[in-house]
Amino acid sequence: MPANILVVEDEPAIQELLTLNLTQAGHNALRALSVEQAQLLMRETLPDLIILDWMLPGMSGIEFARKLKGDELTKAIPIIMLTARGEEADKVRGLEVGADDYVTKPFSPRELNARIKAVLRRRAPQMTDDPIEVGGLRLDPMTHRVSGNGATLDLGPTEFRLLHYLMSNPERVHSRSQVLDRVWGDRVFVEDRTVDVHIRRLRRALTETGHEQLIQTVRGVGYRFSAH
Amino acid sequence: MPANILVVEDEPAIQELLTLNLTQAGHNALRALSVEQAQLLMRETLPDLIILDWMLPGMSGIEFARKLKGDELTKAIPIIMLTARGEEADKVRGLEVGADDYVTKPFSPRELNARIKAVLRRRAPQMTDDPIEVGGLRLDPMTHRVSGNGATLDLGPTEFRLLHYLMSNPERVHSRSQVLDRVWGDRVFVEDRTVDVHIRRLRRALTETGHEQLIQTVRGVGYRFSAH
DNA sequence: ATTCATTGTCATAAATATGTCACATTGACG
DNA sequence: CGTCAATGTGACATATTTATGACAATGAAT
Repeated sequence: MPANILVVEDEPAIQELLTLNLTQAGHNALRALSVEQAQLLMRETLPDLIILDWMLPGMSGIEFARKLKGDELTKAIPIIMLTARGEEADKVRGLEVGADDYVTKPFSPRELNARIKAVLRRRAPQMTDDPIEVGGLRLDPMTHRVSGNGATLDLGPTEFRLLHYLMSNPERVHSRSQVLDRVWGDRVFVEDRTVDVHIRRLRRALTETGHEQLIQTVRGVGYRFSAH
Repeated sequence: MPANILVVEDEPAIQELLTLNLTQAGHNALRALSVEQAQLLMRETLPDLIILDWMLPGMSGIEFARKLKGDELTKAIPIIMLTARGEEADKVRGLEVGADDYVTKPFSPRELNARIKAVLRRRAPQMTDDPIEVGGLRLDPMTHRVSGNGATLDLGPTEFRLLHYLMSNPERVHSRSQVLDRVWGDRVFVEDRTVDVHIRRLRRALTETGHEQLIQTVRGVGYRFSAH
């Protein structure tokens, strides 16, 4: 839950305020006074979130945002834009280059915290390489094996990735488009309904080895993996 | 983001100016020339914000404000006072009766918009993804689960959204049209009474799991979720 | 070339949710 | 107490969503 948050802000007073606020909220704040410093820092650690001032000396915040969103390595990092003007135009431009949210100065700490929380929550669920065990099922990403009580499941590549994703994030509900994003990846020229079919195949494989109702349908929303 | 804003102003020219300004900012303007008209309108829809002239024929603005802030149903609605005099004393009196902000005539549309925006941002809690717990009920949007003492509630999509809305704003009466706006969203080609039916279904699910009277009827007004 | 596994899409069935109506209750008020 | 309006309730036709089986395209393995 604690996250690494990079603050890019040239005004020392504001930066101080921000980092104080962040650390109090239990996060780990990294600070940079310019885009250059930020890039340097990011060579070390990729942050979970970037709070980026609109106006910066040297490269502007918006330019930096565009750059980050264009890079495969950093495109997934959410960005919250910090802008002095509350103009609608700026908001649009900010969101255009891929900022995930924006806050206008002066901001209330409460509001900022709320937005940080919201953005972090949207953070794409991760899939680890460690073996996972949920509800009597054991999935090992390394060996590409899934074993249920005794037997071993026979899954196709897509089914495996789907199950891997679901087991990496049990309990929570995943919409079809979320699943497509995470399991199918970029080329989402695939129908939503396709997810249903693969869920079906997965379910068949599961019930064949005696696992019932591990994957639940949440009508109108999506699917959920959970041991009841 | 768009909000219902009630303008109470007896001077037609100013009212025109105000509503024009509001609609241009993407809001929905309701107009009243007097307190009486305003009260009539508010029986239909509770606005998100009231812009209230200080001097009005019949009941004065300040009196109306006091009344509104004294009523459980309307006390949460923010009020921006509109006054010709810039006297400090008036400001104090306005804030005393619960006005959230005030603007002196003549006002610049920009300033007014800024204040509206600020006030609206402070307004009633939105629906978030955070788990909510009220009256022994726990609703978790992420897992899409509702659990009462022990048992888990089985709700349809609409019922879930409805409960989520009510629990996000407990201890507060919601008119049917408010509920329709927030829970049904755009497609409001739906009868008011439909809300009743869904409330009914929700209540059934609640009582089946031993929760009594969590949803109360306020005759002539709407419904309220509260732990007594 | 042939076989086989996998995958995405459909068509159709099955399940479930939704909105409205008719009628029953309830409450406010003279 | 009687009347009117507001709300509670059950039923039901319709709409929406999901499950399922079949199929053709693809590509890898034999």
